Amino acid sequence: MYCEEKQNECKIYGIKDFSLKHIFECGQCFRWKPNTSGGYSGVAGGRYAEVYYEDNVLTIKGANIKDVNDFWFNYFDLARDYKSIKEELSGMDEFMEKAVKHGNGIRILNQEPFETLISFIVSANNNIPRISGIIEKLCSRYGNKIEDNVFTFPSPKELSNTEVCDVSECSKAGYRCGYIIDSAKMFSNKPFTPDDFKNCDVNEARKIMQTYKGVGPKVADCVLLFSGSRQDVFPVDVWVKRVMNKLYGVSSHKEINEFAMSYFGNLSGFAQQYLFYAIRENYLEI
DNA sequence: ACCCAGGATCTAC
DNA sequence: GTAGATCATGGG
Repeated sequence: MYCEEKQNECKIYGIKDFSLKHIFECGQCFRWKPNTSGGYSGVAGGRYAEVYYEDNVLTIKGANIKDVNDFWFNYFDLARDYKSIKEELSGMDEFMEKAVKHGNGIRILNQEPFETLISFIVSANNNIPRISGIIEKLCSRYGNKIEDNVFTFPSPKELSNTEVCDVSECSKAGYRCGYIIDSAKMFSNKPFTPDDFKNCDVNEARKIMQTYKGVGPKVADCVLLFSGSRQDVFPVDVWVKRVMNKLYGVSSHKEINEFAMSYFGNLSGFAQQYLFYAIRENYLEI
């Protein structure tokens, strides 16, 4: 794998197990949209970019080598060996084999902790199109303009210095607005990084994450997983509950989590994402 | 009018 | 610790 820069774009060669559609449409992020050139456009890490993938080459327009080294390489989780992860999960049973086959280009993004936290607070009891809409409204109201009609995700301070009624009026996030502001203030006072959760017990990590307002068991697992903090978690939403019930006969939230941890182990997070993407696209025929 | 969406919180037992 | 009501909002 090597990177080449020219005219404000970078090409990264030799990337396999990679699909922009799988990555951006498997429900882990909310700010990437298909563009008219066959790629995706979005904002992450305070950077606007257009990305394309073809013949094992990832092209990032709007980035230089430094951006790739400082941010994009880690964001796309390019150091991880997904081939061996997929092989191990595929070998477990026929359902996982199908799910992995369908989402073969999925990568778990290493997203910014604060953005992940707020985004998944918004996600509670909500649907994906509406979550994206609310997040875009928060960005255009409180973030910084970096292109025409393109805004960064607001910083913890920018989202702290707000009023519930203003957040509600601009974003239509409803009863979640109080949670958003409260968690923004808490993060602003004491931010977390993925490293903070690397070496503790997984249930301790979950417990700490749930001290944020609006963060329960499911959102906690999402924030840990999608911010690159932990991979041995298993977010259980209505879709995952459905698929786990059908495939493995486990029903309660606790039962599902215990089964997932013992069955998928350290690959729980990856397994969950393959399953979620497959069931969402009605690929498992259940 | 009713149900649902990548659920969490609060209350009551 | 666990079941039930409640929480805005918009689409089907």
